[in-house]
Amino acid sequence: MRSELADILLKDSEINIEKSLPSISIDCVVFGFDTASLKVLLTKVKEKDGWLLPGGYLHKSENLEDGAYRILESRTGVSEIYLQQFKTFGKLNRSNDFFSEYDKNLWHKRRFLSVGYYALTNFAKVEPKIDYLSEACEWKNINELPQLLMDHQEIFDAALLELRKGLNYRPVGLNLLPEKFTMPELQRLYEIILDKPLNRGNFYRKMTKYGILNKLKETRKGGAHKAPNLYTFNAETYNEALENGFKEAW
Amino acid sequence: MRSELADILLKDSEINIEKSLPSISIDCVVFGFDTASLKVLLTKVKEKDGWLLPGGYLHKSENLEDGAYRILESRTGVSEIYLQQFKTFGKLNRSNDFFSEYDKNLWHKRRFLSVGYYALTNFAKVEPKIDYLSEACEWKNINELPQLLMDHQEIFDAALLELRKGLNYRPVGLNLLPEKFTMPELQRLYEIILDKPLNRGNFYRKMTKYGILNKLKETRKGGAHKAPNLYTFNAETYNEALENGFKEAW
DNA sequence: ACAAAAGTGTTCGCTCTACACCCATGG
DNA sequence: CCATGGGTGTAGAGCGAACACTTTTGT
Repeated sequence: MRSELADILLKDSEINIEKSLPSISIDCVVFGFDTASLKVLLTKVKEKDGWLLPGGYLHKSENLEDGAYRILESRTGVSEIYLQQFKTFGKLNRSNDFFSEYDKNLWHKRRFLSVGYYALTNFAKVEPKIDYLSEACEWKNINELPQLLMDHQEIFDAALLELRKGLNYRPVGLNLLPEKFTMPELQRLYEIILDKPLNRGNFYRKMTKYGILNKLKETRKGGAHKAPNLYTFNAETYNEALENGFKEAW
Repeated sequence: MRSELADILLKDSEINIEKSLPSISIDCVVFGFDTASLKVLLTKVKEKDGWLLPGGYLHKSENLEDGAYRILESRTGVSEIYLQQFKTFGKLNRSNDFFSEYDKNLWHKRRFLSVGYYALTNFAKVEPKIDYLSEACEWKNINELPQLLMDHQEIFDAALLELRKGLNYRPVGLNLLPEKFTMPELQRLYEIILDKPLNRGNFYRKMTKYGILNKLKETRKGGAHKAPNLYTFNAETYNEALENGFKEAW
């Protein structure tokens, strides 16, 4: 079949056969946050009617995790980011048929497992970039997702579940919120991720007790009301908590 | 280099090139339990000084999870088993050098990612089987592990951590304990996995409350003392709990 | 009789929840 | 003044830890 995409795929196929490890792909669920909502970065494939999570192939000469960071950075321009492997997807026909109308020797038509990573970022910092086979790369609200192709809905669902479970024993917020932020902003982040309201007083105490916050002497002036306190994350205790978690029973 | 193993590898190499997906391997951390201790199934590689987790390659025509079950069954003869994917390992040199002295075109010398699964079984039911490149397959106590080759110590550690964390929100015991078992036996299982003593009364209440146990009218006769009550797992609620977990905060 | 097992009660301390109250302060 | 933010108090529910008491029962 002759089309713009067909040509691109052929060329890309050669490059990947040379450079990438067969059978392995990486898909990234990039969650973005601003003051109002939680979104996910999706790409629209050329000549296809549907969207995909940004992904790519692992180079022969790079570590798995480095591959995930590279793919992520190539789409968002963001390198300092929280990235978490959550599951590997390996059903037989997960990506079959996808390029069925194109050249049968195509790299892309082979069988791939996909290692799923999720990332969290502030989408104000991100410049979504399309790649060779996409015609768009956009933030989509997680409550209004378009149709996802292949098994990417399943991958997304697993990532969201992991993200929410992770809130129980991992801190969240660094690189999502601005450097300096207020307690209501932090609470809003949690509420948006969990999609439910939280009690203010309890949230305040909980966060304070975790010991990951530095309270600054400054306040945020200029609002219509009382100037709220500003906080930063304490990089040391925050990272310590990321490593070791907040609690664990038994 | 000429050796028994070298010949085997060459032959196996051809088979795998034909039959298996490149770049992917599966390693299984098979935990075994009897009334006294927690062990893990290890294999001793021919002509090598050290042990490995049982593993294998994913066939081109099978689902990832099915591959894990197949590999597991080929080593243990056990098919009804709890199997849980926990992490995928993809460092660049994780399996390099391992067959360094053998033919450079060998399948086995390529780069592989390894998808880690852990399994739980009663090792009384298992008949460990050696495979083509191992000279032994044995249960080893987890507190006295021999030297593990490649990155298999790291894989094992990650599996044990996951297993222990899992006890907080997943039931354990089905297929590990005999069909009918007593409360002290169940408690012992938990204590061995967690490597610490638990309070009897609290344990009794906790397990009872989970609602995954059927209390039988029978007791275990023949012991030196009072005949303990026998229980079975309630397959329905047990599996329901496996799926959905016991709790989750927020 | 003895010892293990079974079942239950109780106390203490902690955490989470929900709600409420008070103060501060920018406009 | 008032809306928002900050901080604290507290009552109630629930749970886990620890311990202890009682009963059952096989040998």
